[in-house]
Amino acid sequence: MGEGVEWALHSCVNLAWAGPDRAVSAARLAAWHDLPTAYLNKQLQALARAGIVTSAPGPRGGFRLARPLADISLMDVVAAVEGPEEAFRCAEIRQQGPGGGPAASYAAECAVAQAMGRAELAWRRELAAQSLDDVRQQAERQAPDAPRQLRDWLASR
Amino acid sequence: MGEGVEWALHSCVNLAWAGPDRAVSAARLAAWHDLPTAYLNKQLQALARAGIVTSAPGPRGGFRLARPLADISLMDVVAAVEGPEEAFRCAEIRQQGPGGGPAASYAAECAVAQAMGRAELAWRRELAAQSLDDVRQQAERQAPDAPRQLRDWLASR
DNA sequence: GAGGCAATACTCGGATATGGGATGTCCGAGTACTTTGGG
DNA sequence: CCCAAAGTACTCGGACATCCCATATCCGAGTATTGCCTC
Repeated sequence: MGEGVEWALHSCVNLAWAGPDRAVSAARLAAWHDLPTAYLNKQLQALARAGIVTSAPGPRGGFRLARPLADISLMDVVAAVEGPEEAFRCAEIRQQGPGGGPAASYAAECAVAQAMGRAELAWRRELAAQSLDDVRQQAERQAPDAPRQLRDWLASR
Repeated sequence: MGEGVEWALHSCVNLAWAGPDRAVSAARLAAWHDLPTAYLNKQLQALARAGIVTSAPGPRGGFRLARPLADISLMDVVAAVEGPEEAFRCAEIRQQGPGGGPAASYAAECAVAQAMGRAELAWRRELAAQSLDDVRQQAERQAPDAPRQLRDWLASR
């Protein structure tokens, strides 16, 4: 799993802490955690294409959340950054070689793919069940000053 | 996720179909599904290191299951082939940059990592709950002749 | 004919290349602010 | 003093390099079989 997912999740929470009235540029978000600016911008563009954040060019421009954190699930972010394709992709090797004659009917999904799919479904369900607001609340419980620190730092630049 | 997982899972079921008395070489297993022999051998070696299969060199050598299919979970195979490390690895970016002063205590796990870890735990639980014997039964339900076809093909070579 | 021995063929196991995608970087198009000149 | 217009600085967005790991391959060490030679 790419590390862009971690960056995107943290950035979304940071955007929520920055507030809905203030747009934050990719450069600011990257500097906050010492990340490569242009590459984080790439991930943010993916979030923008998915409708999770909105973007604005020019001075006072940047990114801001397109909707409340409570309406954004972890699944939304992961799908936006990593792509919609499943992690386990069945290549239907059962149909190849001597084992897979044309006589057999492959209407049913491969048993291996079924089993792996069940596991991946459980993963996706758990991701979809958790909103970014849950993450934000937990983070604030651990570091209550984090939101203000970020806002102060943004205001001082 | 690497495609070696799919190959390993199918190969384990094939080994069960071949029977416990007969060792099957990596070349035979690969030819059965038109896979690159040497690379499949690599995955089988990983299974051997994990104690899922046993290996024997020389003529009449090859691989065979180290224990019944019912005692092998999907999780065992995935961990053996893909490695034990988690798919989502937290880089602790919250500690980097201006956002992460030394004043903050990082005893608690990052909220993002916690949330992603819950999802990955659900995935692992589902994988651990399914045994390879379940997969075999489902596969035989779809293609009852598959075991005999494989045994006949192995005997004819 | 029986037994031992050498030759052989086959296997795993690890060391060695290669290609594609994730990672990282750079520049152009566009926008809002600022400044400056004129009315 | 007010307004307009040009200049400027800042932003996103996509095109362009680079690096690492999954993929793929090859060769050596070891073993059971097989055939042969000797007794």
